[in-house]
Amino acid sequence: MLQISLPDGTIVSHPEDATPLSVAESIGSRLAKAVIAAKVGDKIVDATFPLRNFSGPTPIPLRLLTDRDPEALDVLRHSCAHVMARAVMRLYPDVSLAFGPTINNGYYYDFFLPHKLSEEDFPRIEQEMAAIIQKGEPFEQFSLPREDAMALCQDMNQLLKVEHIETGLSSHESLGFYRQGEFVDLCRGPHIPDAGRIKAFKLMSVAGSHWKGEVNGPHLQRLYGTAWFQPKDMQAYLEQLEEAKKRDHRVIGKKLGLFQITPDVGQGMCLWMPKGARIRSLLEDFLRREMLKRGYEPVYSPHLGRVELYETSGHFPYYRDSQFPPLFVHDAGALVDAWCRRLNEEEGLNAAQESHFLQAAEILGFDSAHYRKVLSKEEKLASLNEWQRQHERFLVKPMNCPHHAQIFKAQPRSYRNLPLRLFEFGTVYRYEQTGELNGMLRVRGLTQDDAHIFCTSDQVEQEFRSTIDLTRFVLESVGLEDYRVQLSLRDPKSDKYVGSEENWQKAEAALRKVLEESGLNYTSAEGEAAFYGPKADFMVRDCIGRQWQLGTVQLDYNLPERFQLEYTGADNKPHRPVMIHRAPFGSMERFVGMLTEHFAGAFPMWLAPEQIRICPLSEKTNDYAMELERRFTEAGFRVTTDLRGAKVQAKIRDAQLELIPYMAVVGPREAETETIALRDRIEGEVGTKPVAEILAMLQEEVSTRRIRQTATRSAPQAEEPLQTTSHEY
RNA sequence: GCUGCUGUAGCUCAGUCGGUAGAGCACUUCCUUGGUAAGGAAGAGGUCAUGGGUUCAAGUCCCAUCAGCAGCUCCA
Repeated sequence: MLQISLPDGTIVSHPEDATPLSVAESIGSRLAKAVIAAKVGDKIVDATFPLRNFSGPTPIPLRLLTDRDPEALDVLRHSCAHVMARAVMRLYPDVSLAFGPTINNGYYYDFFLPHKLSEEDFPRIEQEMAAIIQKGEPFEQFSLPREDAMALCQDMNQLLKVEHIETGLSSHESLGFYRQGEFVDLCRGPHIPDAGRIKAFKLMSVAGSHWKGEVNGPHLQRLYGTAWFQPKDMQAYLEQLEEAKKRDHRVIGKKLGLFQITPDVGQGMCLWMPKGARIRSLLEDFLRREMLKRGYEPVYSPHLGRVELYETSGHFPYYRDSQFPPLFVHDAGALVDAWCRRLNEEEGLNAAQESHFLQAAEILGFDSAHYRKVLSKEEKLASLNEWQRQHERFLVKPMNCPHHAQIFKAQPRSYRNLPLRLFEFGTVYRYEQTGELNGMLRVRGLTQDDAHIFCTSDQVEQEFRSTIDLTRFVLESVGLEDYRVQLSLRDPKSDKYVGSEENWQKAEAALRKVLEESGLNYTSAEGEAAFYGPKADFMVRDCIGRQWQLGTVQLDYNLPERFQLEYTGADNKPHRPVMIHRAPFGSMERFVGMLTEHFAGAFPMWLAPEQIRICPLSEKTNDYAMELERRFTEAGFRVTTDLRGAKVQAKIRDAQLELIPYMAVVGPREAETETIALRDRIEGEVGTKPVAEILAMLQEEVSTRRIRQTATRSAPQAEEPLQTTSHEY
């Protein structure tokens, strides 16, 4: 007999051939019908899993999963991926299956398939899937020894699976398959009992992908779908997608005139329109004031730096491909640069090519006397490198840290003056791959709210604490209250990290201690640290449940070393400082883009580019309206007056659509009594009040940075995203 | 960078079989002078992303380039 413990603590005995399904049957027939899968220990298994195969503690911890459990939804989706693959195989010849895991809210399956799938194919595929679901055949698991499994995949002409068994699964003795009707797939499972459990599904999109993520590997087509136990859940999900689409910062940004990216300026280079720039400058002013209060000192640095600066920091040529190419002052600069790179390549240069380079360079003014004297490749490279050092090359600044390190280094530093906190809204340029660019969220020119803190290792804890405090304050000031911190630590087994063991231990302990004390929700991720130090990233959830990585705090033991930074300690000896990089917003572009989506363009009063729109009833009250505009402007408000000869209804409609927080409607009655009929964008008419009272009320809303509304309506909250689950081996 | 899709007025989009360009909104002017989400009329606005090609004829078909979108790969 097997001893099984149920979630309520009871322990029951079942025969040796017991399965979760048979356990469920012993509890009740309705439960048996509802069982989708089960959790045994930490592992999710089929409802028909023989419990005696469980290798773990006794009694066996068993939890039955029904359509109410998120884990079951994951199982359902993977089964739906099988159904989809089956439908695709029925409809198109020569399909090779790759992988078909579940993802947040759905699943995908990668196919190698000569036919180019498009959305036009979806109805046919969905129809075929519906037929398979209608038939409701069971998913049957079986295992084969390695050689037989290979032979089976060969027989089915599933060559990607064969390759995977040979390479990725080389250590597996026995391999699991699932059969559903004529469809057999190498799969670890688990699956739902039968296809009839899928009550709602939809194909979402098709896109390209690469076999095992190798850019040079076979090109696959990835078909995305979603599946649910209840049609109404899918409905809610689709509505949420609609809601997210309506919030797209690229659409809202264009409509409200916040920012623009035009081909004439260049990909990934955004133009901040007056209203977007307003929001940005309000955020910058706000952060600048906070930083000044906290002992930061503003600095400025140029947009260019000598290539040698970044060679010292280690960023060039390491990141060369994602930087804009160097600027050469000498005509022959680019040529000599290309020449060096050719020489460095394995094939090198043949005599004819080298002679061409030499001739061309000479035409461009290169003095070849020394080069012609040397013979070996190393000597030639040394000669060219020496020439490059003598002729300035600049890089468009890809990051601010080297500049700030130079500011630290520019004068002798004493421990008495640490920590030194240097901040700059520093604009940097990175040559991101074209396919990575995404509105304001990923651009090629961006401004970081960057600061570097130079401190002693004893000060790390205190400085980390204060950057965490600052980041929290900043996020909460714009109404982002739902966030967690990911603490990225080193992998203790790896040796890729710079800095002493002692420093790392001290730093990691300090970060952990601060996070513990802060009461913040945080998770640690081992092995995720940068090679130069541990870091803490803020993962922020917006009002429709999407997660964004925003602020970051990073410890750095590398740059102080590379730049030979020193301060004099109390012992009158030189010491190396620790550098902390931090950016509460991340970048202004990304942050404002994210806020635009979070607020769906309806910025709170303190950030709204236009706070009040004055709507005179007719031209007869224009004078009073202008007078009001002056008073509001003097009081520090951002206000405009709608002097068009339109009806007040039209003026209000336009102001509403522009998401302006308040409208001041004024006619002869208001002009007479020095009052305003105030309209609130959210609440509608507020009533008629004296001007002074309204000024005070609105000023209070600004100074407290009140957030009155984030979602235009209560959007469904996305469920906590599950880890992308692989059902593959 | 890779795969696929897309590019028509400031915006959102129609444009049939290849036969010489259309709507709504926005804009300008005029009329209207009003009480909380669209008053009326007229006008202006386009080398159909760019460059080639096929054709008697190209917004429409083909190729290249540029840009955008989705995904992959990447992100100091």
